[in-house]
Amino acid sequence: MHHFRKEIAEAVARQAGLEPAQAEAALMTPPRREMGDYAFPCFVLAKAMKKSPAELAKTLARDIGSIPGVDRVEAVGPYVNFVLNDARLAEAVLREAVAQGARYGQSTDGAGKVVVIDYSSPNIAKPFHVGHLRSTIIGSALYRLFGMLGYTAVGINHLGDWGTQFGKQIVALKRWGRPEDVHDLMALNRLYVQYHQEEERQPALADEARAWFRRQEAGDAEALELWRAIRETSLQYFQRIYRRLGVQFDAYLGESFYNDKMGAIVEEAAAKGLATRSQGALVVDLSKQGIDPPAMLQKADGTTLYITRDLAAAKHRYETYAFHKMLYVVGAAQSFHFQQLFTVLKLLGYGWADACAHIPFGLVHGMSTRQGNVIYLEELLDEARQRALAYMRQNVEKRQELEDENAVAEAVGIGAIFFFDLSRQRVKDYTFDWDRAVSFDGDTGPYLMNAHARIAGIIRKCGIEPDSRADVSLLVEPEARVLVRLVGQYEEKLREAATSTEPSLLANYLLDLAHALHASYYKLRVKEEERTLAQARLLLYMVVKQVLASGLAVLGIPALERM
RNA sequence: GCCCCCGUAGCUCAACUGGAUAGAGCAUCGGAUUUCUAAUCCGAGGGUUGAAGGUUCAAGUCCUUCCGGGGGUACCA
Repeated sequence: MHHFRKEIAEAVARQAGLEPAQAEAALMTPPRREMGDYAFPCFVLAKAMKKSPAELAKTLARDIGSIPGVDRVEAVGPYVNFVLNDARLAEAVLREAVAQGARYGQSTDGAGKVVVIDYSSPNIAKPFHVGHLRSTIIGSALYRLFGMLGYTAVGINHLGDWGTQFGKQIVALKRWGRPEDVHDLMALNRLYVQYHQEEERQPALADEARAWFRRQEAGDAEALELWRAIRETSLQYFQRIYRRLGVQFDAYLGESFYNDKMGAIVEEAAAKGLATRSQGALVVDLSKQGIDPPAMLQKADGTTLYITRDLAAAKHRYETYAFHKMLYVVGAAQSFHFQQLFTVLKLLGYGWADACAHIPFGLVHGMSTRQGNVIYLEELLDEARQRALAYMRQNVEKRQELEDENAVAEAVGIGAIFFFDLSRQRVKDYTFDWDRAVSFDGDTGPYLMNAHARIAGIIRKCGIEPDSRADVSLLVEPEARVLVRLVGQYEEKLREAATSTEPSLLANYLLDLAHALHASYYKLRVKEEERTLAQARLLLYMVVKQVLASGLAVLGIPALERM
């Protein structure tokens, strides 16, 4: 696909006296299929040449000559439209997809470059709730997406395992808990919630909590022992969740890991004349950079903050990975924190500060139940699986074909939840809604999974064996032409999704592909069709299945053979 | 107060990063299954893109102001 675009761009450039890159950048896709595959708008060029765009389009179309793989070049108003030759296109796209197999869509844009992605990063001692899911889902999708572009992706789980919240947790445990509660995450969470309720009535508890955290940072044995136990309980719980979600990390490097590295960064800031005392705290004034309040490195009691640990972490990561990019997949609520973080890094003189980026995402509203409790991720997954199972019971014949209906229901549930989150733009807030998040009809994860499973059904039951030498020039119906073009766009879609760090672009592309597949399904049959035509269609379907499987894998959604 | 994000069909969202007649799903209504999975498909209705200015050959997209919603704003993360 890219090859044809390049040919057209070069021809346009030659005829119009432009650089090929300029011409290629200007090439667009016409709004409707009938208009062709590519269009060149003549406005800019016409202005420079003091001619009317329509007139220029006409002469351009007339004089451009023949372009390999292009059937027709025609001027329509101020646009020059290019129509590709179906047979040549199908030949090029399908042969490449077949030859590359599961690697189809991968590129080498990022060869030799490391991209560090910080995602999920939950706070210890708090159960995973629906709000934590976004960073995990979006971050892991970006992780796999950059992998497809040839980057060496490094996924880091920056656990929130250090900080004042541990003081609070310890106070709650000491005052209202039983000793064995340190091993029970739900008990720990109840205590944590109770702490916040009590703190409203007794503000002095906050001082007590800060005192515990101070002891912890000072290396007090009891504080550290409790901290270790709480951390272990949480970690086991998180790992169970990640296994269920199919999410992986290259490193679990929590905030505590930087405990012995923060002194150095604080001293460095002082040595470079950045850190000053203010109201007892150690801060970096950023007012010259238009940022107020200042970044606080140390509280008045000498303990560290979130940003201190993030500074130490950023430096350590650069020293370890020499990254080309570092992405923080963290909620939009923390934009200000990252603004401060990146500015301080720059003031410290680190050129790689510009390689760091906050990848924000919108809030999830309404994830509380009526009782005011948050919805835990496991509840959500269980509910999704149950609903999927209920749905499956409606179709008895299909259900009988399944080996393990619980496994299918689990996969469908996860697919629904992941897609629900990934199909919308990152920055938009959304309101959590059971019926929408766990829906199986229309533009949903299961819709994509269904397209994949249907093709699997065709391959199983069509009665012929696939043949990679099939005559794909027989794929002349509008439905087939749409599918071929979509398959040809896969690599470019991956690139767009990665460079704009926006998995929803891939999600929506896969929807287009699944729509096109479903629309073809009733029209382009394989079984009991004439042999050569059946072979061509089967090959097309296999390639579509391959792209669906690949794209779904990037999004973290299982692709099933039967569902 | 100041700063950031969002505002598109009744609802949830798209729109190739400034291009041709703003598209999907849900919901509503009408149709399709002797035929490879109906978790599907085909069709219908539904819009002053929050408002007003501005830039441009061209604005849902960029700029300004206002309105509405959300978030942030020194010892939490």
